[in-house]
Amino acid sequence: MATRAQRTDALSKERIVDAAIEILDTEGEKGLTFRTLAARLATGAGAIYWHVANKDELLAAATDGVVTRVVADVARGENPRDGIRILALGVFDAIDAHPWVGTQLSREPWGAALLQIFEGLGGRLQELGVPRAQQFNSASALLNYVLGAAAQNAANARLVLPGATDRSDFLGGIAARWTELDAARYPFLRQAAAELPEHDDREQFLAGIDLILSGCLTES
Amino acid sequence: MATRAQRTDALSKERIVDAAIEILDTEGEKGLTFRTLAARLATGAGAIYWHVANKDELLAAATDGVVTRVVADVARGENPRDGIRILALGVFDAIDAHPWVGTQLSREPWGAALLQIFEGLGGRLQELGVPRAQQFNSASALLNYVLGAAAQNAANARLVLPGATDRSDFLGGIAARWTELDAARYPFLRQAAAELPEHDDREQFLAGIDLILSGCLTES
DNA sequence: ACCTGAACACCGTTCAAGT
DNA sequence: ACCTGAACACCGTTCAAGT
Repeated sequence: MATRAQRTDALSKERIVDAAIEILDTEGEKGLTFRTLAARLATGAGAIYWHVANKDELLAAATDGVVTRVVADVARGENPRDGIRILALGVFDAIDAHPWVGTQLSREPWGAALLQIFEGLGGRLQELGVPRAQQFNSASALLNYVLGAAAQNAANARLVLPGATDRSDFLGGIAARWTELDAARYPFLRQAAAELPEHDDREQFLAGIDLILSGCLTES
Repeated sequence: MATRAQRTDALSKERIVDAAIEILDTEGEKGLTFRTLAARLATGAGAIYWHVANKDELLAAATDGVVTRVVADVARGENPRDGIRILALGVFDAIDAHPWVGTQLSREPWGAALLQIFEGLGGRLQELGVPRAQQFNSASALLNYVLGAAAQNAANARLVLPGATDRSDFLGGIAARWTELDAARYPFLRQAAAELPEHDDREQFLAGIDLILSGCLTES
């Protein structure tokens, strides 16, 4: 009764999303076009609309694809504190590898990708013994921090790559600009400039996670 | 020698940026076009390029305009803790009023707007007595949290307005979706759904600020 | 120096027409 | 049911030409 398997290269939402992810990773956000996507899939631009409603849905699906893999990779057996650190760092690294994910996560507020992260953080806060009345606020604080840091890091990645200059050159350049700022108006930034070149983004990100966690466990 | 004052309606970067802010506020991000902007300024699209390099610069200037006003409004006399809360809430409210600012702040990583906020947070952390070695990490954590929450809130604002439905309906709808999630995979979200309808975004935002502050002052 | 507006090289999306 | 590809209504940006 059932027909034989479709041609292996038949169009499907999955194939479309995978191709979109590839283009986003290699060509950046501006490189993804219904025309470039159709060309890579050897089809017409209009065909894509049979499987995907519009570009927003396509981007959301691509984001969900990446995030789902990250969340699934986090081992369940960890103690909750390490679980949170591993999950957060996983999201951070995924966005470093796919900067467009950071932008996208800040755009679709209650999408599936975000819910998975939120659940992962909140569930572990429960296990950590955060009082029930503060679990929602604590999980939101963690999530917002992760998203903010991720988006910021994605923007940085976009800035570093085009110039192709070295990463330390890049930080050094920013530090130099901070040092030139008006000393009366920007005393803190001028001090921070000294620490900027030798700072490590991942380390600083994790320090922030620990800082928020200690806040979660301290609040009266 | 000097010619008399220009025609009052002569083009200038300032007039262009102000008009852009108006369009962004009333028509949203998609409403801002070099053509709509030129029409409002009663000029040709190309004329704008004499004063502004491209659309990115225009958006950055509009963002700086809004943020500068917020930062300037924060009273200097406050004790540092209140200063941080007022500054953070000022940014939060500004983004609620101008959702496009939230998107933009996550896009331009070391722009003038961000530096002003960073300085305001970091300087007050110093006054609060956060040890020097942790000031940079603490200020970054606060900034990332503010940016993440702001972008999230902006995305929410975009979702609520189009439908024109009530805000509590909106939250209720999301809570309803969370309740339908698989209980085994999303236990935390299902519990949080109960708290969602009566939660207050600004309150939750401030709770996060306090939580991070208490982390800043606790860290060993 | 500053402005005009047509032109260029694109977009996302639609839709009649095919198979 | 699924795909094609031309067409529509836009974009950002450039640039010869004007004043």
